[in-house]
Amino acid sequence: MIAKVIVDVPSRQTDRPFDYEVPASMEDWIEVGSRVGVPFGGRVLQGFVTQLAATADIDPKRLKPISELLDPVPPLLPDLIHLAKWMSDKYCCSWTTALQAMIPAALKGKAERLVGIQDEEAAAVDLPLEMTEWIGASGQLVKLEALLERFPEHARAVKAGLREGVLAQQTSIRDRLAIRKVLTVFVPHDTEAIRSAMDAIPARAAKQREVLAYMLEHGGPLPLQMLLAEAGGSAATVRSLAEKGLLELREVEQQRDPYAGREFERTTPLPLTDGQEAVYGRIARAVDAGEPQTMLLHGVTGSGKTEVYLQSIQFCLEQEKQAIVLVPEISLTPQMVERFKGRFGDAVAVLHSRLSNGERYDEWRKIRSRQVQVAIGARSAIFAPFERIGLIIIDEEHESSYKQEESPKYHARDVAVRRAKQHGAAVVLGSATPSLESFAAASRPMTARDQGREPALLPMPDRVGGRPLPPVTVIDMREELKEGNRSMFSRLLHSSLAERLERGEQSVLLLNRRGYSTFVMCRSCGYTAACPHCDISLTFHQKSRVMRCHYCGHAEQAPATCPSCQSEHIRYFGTGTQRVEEELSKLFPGIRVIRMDVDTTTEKNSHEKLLKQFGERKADVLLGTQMVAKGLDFPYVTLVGVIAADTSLNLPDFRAAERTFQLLTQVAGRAGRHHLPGEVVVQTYAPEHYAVVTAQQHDYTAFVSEELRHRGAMGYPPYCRLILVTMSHEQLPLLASVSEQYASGLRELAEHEGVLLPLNSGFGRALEVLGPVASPISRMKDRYRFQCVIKYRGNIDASALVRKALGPFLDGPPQRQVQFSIDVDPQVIL
DNA sequence: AGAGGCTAGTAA
DNA sequence: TACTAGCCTCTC
Repeated sequence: MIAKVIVDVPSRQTDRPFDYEVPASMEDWIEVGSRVGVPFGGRVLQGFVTQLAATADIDPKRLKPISELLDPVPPLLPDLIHLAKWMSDKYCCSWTTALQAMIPAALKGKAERLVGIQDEEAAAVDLPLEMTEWIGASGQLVKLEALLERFPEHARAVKAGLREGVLAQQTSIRDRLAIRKVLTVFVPHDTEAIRSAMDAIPARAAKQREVLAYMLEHGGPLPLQMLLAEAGGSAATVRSLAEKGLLELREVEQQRDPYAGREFERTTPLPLTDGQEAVYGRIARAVDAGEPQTMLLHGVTGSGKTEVYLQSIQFCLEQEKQAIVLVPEISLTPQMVERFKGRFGDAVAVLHSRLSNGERYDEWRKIRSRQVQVAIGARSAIFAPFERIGLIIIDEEHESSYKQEESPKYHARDVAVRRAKQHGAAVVLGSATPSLESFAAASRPMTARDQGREPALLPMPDRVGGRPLPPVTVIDMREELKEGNRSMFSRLLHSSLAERLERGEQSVLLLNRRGYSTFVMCRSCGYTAACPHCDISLTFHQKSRVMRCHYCGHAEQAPATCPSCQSEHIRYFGTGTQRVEEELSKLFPGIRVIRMDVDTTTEKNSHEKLLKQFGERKADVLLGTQMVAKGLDFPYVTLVGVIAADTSLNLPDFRAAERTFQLLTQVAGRAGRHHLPGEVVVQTYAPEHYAVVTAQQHDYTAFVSEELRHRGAMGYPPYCRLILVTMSHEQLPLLASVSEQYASGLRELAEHEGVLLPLNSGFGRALEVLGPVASPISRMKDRYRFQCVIKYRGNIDASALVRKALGPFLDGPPQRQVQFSIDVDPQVIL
């Protein structure tokens, strides 16, 4: 039998399966998805089996056998192997890069080289005595690295020894962590015999009798520590019982459960409103049909989407299928986890970034071993190794965090749709402010082929309990200034805050941080501190008084005088939130503020801690950046203030208006979610902008139709799709010429396909190549950056074209090569 | 990616 | 003439 294996080398030349012989001993164990160690170019590497075949594609004499099978159960399933291939094609990454994204870090094994003494006589002659002693008798193996570290002066002798066969080398893949084992006590099967033996235990060993009685009563296995805690006695008591054969003591794999010991109050399905009921019915029919389909659940904030999710999942489980729930990392809060654990108990695995590698691995194994039927997690949970998925839910589907910024640069929403296709599963995209792409896809008019198809757009326009959406007041800050208010708070926001303080209610203040920066500038000459390696200004950190570059990590002390003009008028502008905080305590002495931004949430769990404090009403104001807008639900919040709504409008990003609308709508949804009515104050310099106006009126439809008009006119998604190709090199002239060649090569290929047409040409298929131009960050880590944007529409495999055009630039001395980075469906192109 | 083999340049 | 620092090439 032949296995085709993708080896763990992320380079273009090795991005294809290699053939290996499956040793007879492994034949019954190797499957598509198995993780194996294979010899590859003089070393052993980890790889995944992508296919099994009867015959090899190469001369069988050149075949090597698989050297080890790394897991008894394949960590990946065939559907994931194929999904990875699809990702590699679509997102222009290597197959192995896509595979790596699917497995927990713990399974990213690395080869370990072990050496031992092969020929003892020769070793005695050729190697220093202390070394042979250190290694030990033949048959013993030591790590090569450790050996070289211990005897650096004898590196040559070791190398020679390996060559001459005095030392033997063996490589093997080592996982990143061990499975935790726990000593566990078992009751042997023949309980009758034990009962009678128990009577024979002498009275002086009362403790033994007690322990044994406890175990008999308990019946099942019990971890040793737990038994001792509950029945008393010592480890010795149990050990002597084990020696008599009355109990068994074995090591058992222990799964860490990050939620162990936490009680989740069981909840039962709540009665659904008519609106919820209709949506639930639609989803249930889709799950039942077992055919892939994607639906967009457009529900206003507070419309009870989560309850619909829960009951849909319940239905899915009743069909003996599994469900995946994706949520943005930031909203994967204890509040959210509680709702799922409360409804489904131990049937839920939770995957989030706060887990340690070990914990994450254990949660993952619960999925793989069918212990759980529901996986909830951030982006990468879309790869949960379920075998029969019935439903995939993507909550807050418009969130940009579903797009991974590093390779593989996948979008979880698109991967979900693809995976659902493989499983015949339903995909539910949920949002109060759907992305324009999803909205356009869901509201696509039905064609003849869709006859009898159910609608893809599921609206839930009403809040549960009929609570109204909070009134939003828009304040024109230009007017405030005209009337002499130079503070960052409008008079209305100021008085509203004062009111909440008086009434003991809470407020949320959002500072739209985009556009605000934390830089160092000289007020005499206009000098700003910039990174010497990147084309970007340095960020100032007040605490350490250090200026740091976000892109390359360069750091330097903030200067006391201007390095350019020696003036002392150099100013440090702290984060926007810091300035607001200072202003707040000036205006309202004694006010309790919790500030949430990158500075205060770097520590582990700090995010949750701060929210918990706020939830316990230990502060009057929660002040923060975008992160305060997401999914929070605090009953005493009755005021939401947005300090500057338009800083994100001015960015030269085609999604600027969409982001602003989403942010304003989401944050407005934070107010008055319970019995106390809420109020929202939005301050802006652009009160007439449609994103602000429509958000004020809670009118998504109006926003979308206006925004669609703009997108259409400018040629942006959803009217086309984008690919961003960024090229970088130290030498500007070389980069300029290569990027120009690349663009024209790509145009040629498109021309050849007959699709190189302007987007507004009216043809079904069209593709434009824009650029190359300098990237918005024109230099990073001492490398200049150019970019091309590819816009296309219709049935074109643009990824394939983009990859094909790379061909001529792949060979040549690697050092001199221009680096290409390809981002398919980029979130930001600026 | 990285080990092994190759070329060419260097110290003896 | 021996040796080694860089640089392709190939990996089932």
